[in-house]
Amino acid sequence: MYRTKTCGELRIEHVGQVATLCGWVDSYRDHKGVVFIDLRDRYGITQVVFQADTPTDMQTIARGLRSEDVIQVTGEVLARGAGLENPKLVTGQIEVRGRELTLLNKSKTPPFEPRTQDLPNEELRMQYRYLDLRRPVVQQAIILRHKLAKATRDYFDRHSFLEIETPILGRSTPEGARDYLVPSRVHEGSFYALPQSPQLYKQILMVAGYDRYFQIARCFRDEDLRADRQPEFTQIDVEMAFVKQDDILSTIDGLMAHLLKELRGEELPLPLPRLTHREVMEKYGSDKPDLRFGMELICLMEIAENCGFTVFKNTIANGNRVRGIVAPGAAEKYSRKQIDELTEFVKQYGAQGLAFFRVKEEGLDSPIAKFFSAEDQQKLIAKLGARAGDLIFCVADTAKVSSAALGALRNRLAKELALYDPKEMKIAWVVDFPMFQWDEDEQRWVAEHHPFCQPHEEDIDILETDPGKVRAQSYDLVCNGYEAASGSVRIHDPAVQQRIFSMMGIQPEEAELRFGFLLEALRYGAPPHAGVALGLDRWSMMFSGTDNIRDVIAFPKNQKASDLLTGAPAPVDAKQLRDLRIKVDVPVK
RNA sequence: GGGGCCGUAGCUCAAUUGGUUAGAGCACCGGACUGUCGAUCCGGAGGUUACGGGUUCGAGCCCCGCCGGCCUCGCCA
Repeated sequence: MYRTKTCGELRIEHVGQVATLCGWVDSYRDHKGVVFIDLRDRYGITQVVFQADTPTDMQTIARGLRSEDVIQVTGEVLARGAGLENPKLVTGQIEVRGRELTLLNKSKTPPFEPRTQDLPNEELRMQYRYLDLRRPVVQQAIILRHKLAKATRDYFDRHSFLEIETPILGRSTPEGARDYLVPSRVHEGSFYALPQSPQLYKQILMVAGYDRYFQIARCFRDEDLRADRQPEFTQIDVEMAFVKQDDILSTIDGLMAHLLKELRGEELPLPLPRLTHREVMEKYGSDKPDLRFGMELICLMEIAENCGFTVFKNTIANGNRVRGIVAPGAAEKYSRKQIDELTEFVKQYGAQGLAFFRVKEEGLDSPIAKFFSAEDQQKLIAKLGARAGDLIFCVADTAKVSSAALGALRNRLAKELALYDPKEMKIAWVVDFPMFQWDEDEQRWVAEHHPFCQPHEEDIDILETDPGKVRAQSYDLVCNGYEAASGSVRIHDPAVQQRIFSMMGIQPEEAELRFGFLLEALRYGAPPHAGVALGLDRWSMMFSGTDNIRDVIAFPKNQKASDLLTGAPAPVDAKQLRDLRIKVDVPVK
């Protein structure tokens, strides 16, 4: 062993002992006669001191130490004198008086130091990710992620779940995200697909009798990245047999309570709230609402349809929506210029414009206030529950666009106005998602969740006649505006499965060709089953209080899906391509 | 594929809005200093203003292109 103690554990009670520490030089202070080294490892920082009576050769080494050099130090643990303690360090009551010093490895001058307060840009952090990972806040996030995974395994183990691994090299199936493909050398011209999720395998495990399965599974989706999306990510994947929707929900309720308890020491009241998809779309304009604050969307149809403002009136006449939100106390906080920025913001979501009203004691102040009678203005204020000093925003558009625009505006305003405690976690279920969504481009119905999802029993009759109204037995767990888990009751009746495929324009022959192995499995005594998958990365984000998924992944990809540390992806040797019978045909720009 | 923001010393930023020789803090190098803890003090070195064009008497600043980074719409069952 190179060390007897870590840099985070020495305390006043260790005074008098001799300890050997190893770590990185976090900072050095050379006072000629006395040299201080702040030594860092992942457990903390301990001050090492070399005094005037230190042998000369060791003083020379100590003086030459620079940031991120790796050293081993042996010395006596001393209490720091009165007034010399450092309250910023948990080890600040003591220091180690260096008696032996070994430079284990010299560091190049780092492009940035782990202790820096001014974070360099992400490009540099990712390129030197090993230096970035030395930063205590990053280490805390990585440690928290470990604890999250550990607590998850403990919980499922305690409830008789089996952790079962499923293949990474699988088969490409239609629907869903773009696959990452892996060419087969043995089968020329054929490809494996990396799993978008272990969906099919876990259903087959249910058929196979492993009635409580979970896995912390890596998933891959070749789609564009976001602050909360990586092309490879980790799911806490769960499936249970002989259960209904409620059983899954209460199982995950229990998991969440366990995690809150283990990771934050908080009690989570159960059951978690269950909101319908219809309800959250109406109130929050989003299927993953941030429930830490109110600011609900209010329907203004009654006022809009008879008001003097043609834009509102026509929107209602065309069967569309006029809805508004109230930003409390924001009337004087947003200048005209800032409101123009908000208008640009909602245009991203397809809105044509953004109506706004400053609420005054005497009525509404707005460029369009003149189109509203005094009576209509009072009705508007009353309907929205607005008060003097508030700022009202309205969007008149289709249900879809007004939801998207106002839902996004609601989140932005709440953040800017600090309407919630960023540390709080507000968790709820959203249930009864629509079974299908009409795809304009493909001119067909596509599954909102996935094609193996069981419709509500009472909606099965209208499957073919009114598919847009069919509700699925599917559910998402939402937290602070993120989709943090998603699942459904699965179809175990091959006849119902066939009808769903046919609704989506997938012919029986094609279904057999693509999903035949699953359909066949379902014919051999498939138990009723249901499942869910939680986003481990996103939960790690929320527990760490960050809004960037890269903060909780040791080696993340950048926005263009590259790994700036290793340079992946990269071209390969011609020989590798020949072995795989692959010809690359990249158009010249 | 579209929209937005950004790119100046190793790093974080500034440069009186188009005007002389592009500055500061940290880091680095040299020196001073026996109790610091963002050590301090003195000195030094360090720049193709991402890159390529253009406008102009004059461009870090304006215009076009391009590369890179981030955010976002589409996309993500």
